[in-house]
Amino acid sequence: MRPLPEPATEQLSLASVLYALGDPVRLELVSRVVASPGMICSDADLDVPKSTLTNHWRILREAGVVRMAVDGRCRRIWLRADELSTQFPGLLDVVLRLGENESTPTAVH
Amino acid sequence: MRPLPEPATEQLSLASVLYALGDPVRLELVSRVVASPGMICSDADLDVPKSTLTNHWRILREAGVVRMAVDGRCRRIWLRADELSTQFPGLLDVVLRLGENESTPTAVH
DNA sequence: GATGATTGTTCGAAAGTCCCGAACGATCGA
DNA sequence: TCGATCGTTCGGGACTTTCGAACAATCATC
Repeated sequence: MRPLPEPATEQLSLASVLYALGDPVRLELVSRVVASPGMICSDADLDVPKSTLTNHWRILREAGVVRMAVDGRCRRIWLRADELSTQFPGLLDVVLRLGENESTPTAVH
Repeated sequence: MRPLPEPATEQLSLASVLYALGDPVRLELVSRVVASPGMICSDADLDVPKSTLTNHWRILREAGVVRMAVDGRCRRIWLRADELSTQFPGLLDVVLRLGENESTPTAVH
């Protein structure tokens, strides 16, 4: 499973991580990958065009929020939980906890 | 001191707040307004053009992060700390704590 | 009041970013 | 080999960001 490029732990910037999380679709994607570690992109199952989804995953990956690896046709995705809590202790926990309360307007099916 | 328009507490969205905080300049502005409640815009003293600064303050205000009020020629600014911790308990505390550790590349003087 | 200095907004142009459909490439199963 | 599936790339249109120049509002002083 070839991994896709991602920033090293020390390079993660708070502003980039907050920016990546500052979008309703991406917040929802993060919630789902927390619930389903190793999920594939299309498991997200949101009412968002494919190419837009690719872009959202890329932003999350380049900010260091998620890790992606090629697995056959698919991309498997994990939250970089350990690295994030090393660099930004408490941040993800708070955001995920608060994210649970928010509506998920883009959910579909 | 006429207040400038701002969203009501119940209307604050997590994504908008995170988006507003997801910029190095705005993170720095928030740090400074925490350190100096009631500061005026130009007290920020960053190496950023005036019109750009206006825009950053506007984004913070429209996301509900700060409150602004006209005071003579100036705009006084406060963090909406109580309202933010009502809607998003823990969020600001974490972000501000982490923000302290980050470099402040845009500081000047 | 006039004048000048100070504070911040508005405007417009240039550059950049985001969204999304269409076409494509890679992989898998039959 | 064929068709289906998964995701990327490309290109355009729309939107956003940045920033200088001009402007509006206020204040302090004469």
